[in-house]
Amino acid sequence: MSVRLKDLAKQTGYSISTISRALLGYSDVNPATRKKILEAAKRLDYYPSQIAKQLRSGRTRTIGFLIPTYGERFSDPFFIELLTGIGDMASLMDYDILVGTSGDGEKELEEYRRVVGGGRVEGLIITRTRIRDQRVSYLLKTHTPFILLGRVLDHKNVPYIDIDSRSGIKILTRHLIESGHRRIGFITTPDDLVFTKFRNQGYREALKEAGIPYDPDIVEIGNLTLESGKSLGLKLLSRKDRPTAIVAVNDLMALGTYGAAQQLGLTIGRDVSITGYDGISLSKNAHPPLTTIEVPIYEIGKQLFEMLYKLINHENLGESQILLPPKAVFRESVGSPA
Amino acid sequence: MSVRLKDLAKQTGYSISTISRALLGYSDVNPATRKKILEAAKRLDYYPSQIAKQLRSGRTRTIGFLIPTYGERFSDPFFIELLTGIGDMASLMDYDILVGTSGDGEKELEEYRRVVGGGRVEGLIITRTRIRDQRVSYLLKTHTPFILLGRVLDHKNVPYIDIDSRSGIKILTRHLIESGHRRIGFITTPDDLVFTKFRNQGYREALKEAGIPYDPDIVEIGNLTLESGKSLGLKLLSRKDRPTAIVAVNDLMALGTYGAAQQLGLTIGRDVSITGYDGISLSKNAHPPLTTIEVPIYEIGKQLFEMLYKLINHENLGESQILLPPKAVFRESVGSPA
DNA sequence: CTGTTAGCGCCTTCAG
DNA sequence: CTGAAGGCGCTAACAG
Repeated sequence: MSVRLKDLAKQTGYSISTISRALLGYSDVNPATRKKILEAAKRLDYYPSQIAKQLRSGRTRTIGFLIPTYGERFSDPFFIELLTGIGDMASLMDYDILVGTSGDGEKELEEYRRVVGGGRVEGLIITRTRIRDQRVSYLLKTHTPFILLGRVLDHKNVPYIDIDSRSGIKILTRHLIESGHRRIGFITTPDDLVFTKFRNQGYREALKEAGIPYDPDIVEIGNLTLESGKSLGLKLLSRKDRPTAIVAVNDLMALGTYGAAQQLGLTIGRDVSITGYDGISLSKNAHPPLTTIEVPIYEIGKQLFEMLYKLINHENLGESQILLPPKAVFRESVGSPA
Repeated sequence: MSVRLKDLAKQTGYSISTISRALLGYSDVNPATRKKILEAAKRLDYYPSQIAKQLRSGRTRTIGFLIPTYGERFSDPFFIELLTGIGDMASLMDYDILVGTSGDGEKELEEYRRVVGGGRVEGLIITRTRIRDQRVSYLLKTHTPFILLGRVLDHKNVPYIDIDSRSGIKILTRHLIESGHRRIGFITTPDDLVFTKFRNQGYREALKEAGIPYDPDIVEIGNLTLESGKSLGLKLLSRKDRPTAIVAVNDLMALGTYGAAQQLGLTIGRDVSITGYDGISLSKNAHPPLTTIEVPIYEIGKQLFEMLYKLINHENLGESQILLPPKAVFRESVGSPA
C-alpha cells in the first residue's frame, strides 16, 4: 500500500541500499544520485516504516503511560495537563507515547506485561503509586526504565518526582489553625494510595503541634471525585458538632464540599473554611477562590519525560529523586470562624 | 535482553517454528511437546515481540489520537474522559493508542505524516475539526481510516459522530427567551472551528424566531478556557446595557462567567442567567448548578473507537455519520430577569 | 508431527 | 561510489 524503499529502487534504478544511504545523508553517495533519490522520495511521498526501523534498531522511541482506572473512573483535569506536558517534551525529543487504560489487580499487570514484555516501549511513567505497588515490582524485575509521579515506600532508589504533600497539607492545616479554627474536618482517600499516607501525616502533625486532638469522627474517605467531596462534605457539615473548617486532599473534592456548603446555606470562608490540593485552574476561579497547593503539573510532566529520557539513554540523571516543596496559595475560602 | 523464540528453542530443543506453532495453539503439535513449550515460555516469562509481529503481519493494532494544542493549551476535563472511553474500548479489542500532541500549521501535518506515513497506526480519531481541515485532506489522500468527533464542511461522506449543537444552543437560547430574556449575550469561539459555526447558527436562529435583533456588541470570542470565560464575562456584564443572560458555547467558559458575575456581585439565576455546553461534572456541582447540554463523552469515545475498528477491519459500519440529538438539562443558573 | 525456508522493511557491514 | 547479503523476531508455506 504505502511506498517502500523497494519502490524507490524500482523508480530510480538504484539499489535499496544506495537509496537508504542517500536518504540517511551518508557521505559516500554521489550528489547527483542523491538528488535524484531525494526527488523521487518526495514525489512518491516516501516515509520510512517505523516498524521496520524499530525491529532493526531494537528501539521503539516510545514510552508508555497507562491511565489508572483503578477504583473509580475520574475525569481529573490533572491528567490531561500531565499528559500534555509529557507529550510536548516527548515530541521535542522525537518520542511517541503509548497510552492505555489499566484496570486493577491481575488485569492491570497483564496490561503492563503486554506492553513491556512485548517490547513496545522503552520506558514508562507511573502515576498514582500505591502501597506495595505491583507495577513497580514488575518493572524492577524486568529492568524496565520508569519514573514515578509520587513515591513508593517499599523500594529505595527508584527515581521519582513528588511534591512534599505532607508539608503541603500541614501548611494548609496550620493556616486554618492560625485563622482560629480548632475543629477541622478532613476528607482523604483510601490508604492504599501512597500520597494518602503523607497527607494524613501532614494533617495529624499540624493538629498535634497545636495541641488539638485527632478526632476520627470528622475524617472521611472519598475517591477524589467532585461527587464524593460533595457527599462527604454534606455528611461532615450536617453534624450537630460540625467542623468550622475542612481540609480536602485534592481540589475536586474541595470543590465538591463547596457544593455541600452551599446546599446547606453556609457561606464559604465565613461559616466554613475549605482547602484543597492541586491548584487546578478551577480552584482559582471558584467562588470564593480556593486556598490550595499549586502543583505545576504541566511542568512536572515535561520533567518526568526528561528524566525518563535520560534513564533510557543512559545519560546522567543527576538527582533522581526530586521532592518539590509545596507552593501554597492562600485565598478567600479560608476565614476566621464565627 | 528479553526472551525470544530462539531462546525457547535453545531451552527446549525444538525448532523456532514448532515453538511458534505451539504457542499460537496450532493443532499440529504433539500435546506433550506443547506442554513442555508452554512451560518453558512461562518459566522464562516469554512475551512475543510486538514489533516483529507488526512487521510480519503488516498490522499494528494501534490507533492514533493527537491532542490538538492548536491555539491555547487547555486542561479540558473533556479530553481525558474521551480518551478513557476510547482507551477502554480499545483495550477490549486489543488495540493500543498512540497519543501525541500536535502543534499547528505545517508542524501539525508533519506529526501526522510521521505517524501515518511511518505506518505506526491503522487509523485515527480526530477532534476539534476545523474549516478546511488539512488533517482530513491528508488522511483522505493517503486512504487512512479515521473517524471525526465533529463534522467538516468541505467533504461529504467522511464518517463522524457529532452532537447537533446548532439545535443544542438553540434550545438553550430559546429557554432563556421563554424565561423572559430579550438581551442575551453570547460567548463563542474563533470561527475556524467547525462547531462554532453550528453553535452560532443556533444562537441566531433562536433570536430570529423570537424577533430579537442580533447585536454583535454582546457577542464575544473566547478560547474555551475558564479564564477567557471570566474575562469576557466581565466585559459583557460591565456594560451599562448589560445582558440579562449569557450563552456560552462550553461549560468551562460558562463557569468562567460565574466568576465574573460573582466578582461583580451579581447573583446567578437572578441578576444574570447563564448556560453552558458539554455537561462536565463540574456543571452539575457548580453553584448554582449550570443549565447545559449534556454530552456523554465517555460513551462517545467508546463508540468512536468501535466505528474506527469497523472501518479498519472492513466491517459494515452501518450508519457512518451519527448526529446525536442534544440532551438539555435545565438547572438553576437560569431564572427570569428582574 | 516437526524442521527448513522465505520474507515483512530497514540498516549496515563487506566486496567490488 | 554502488550493490549484494545478512539479520532484527516472527509466521506461514512447504517438505519430509
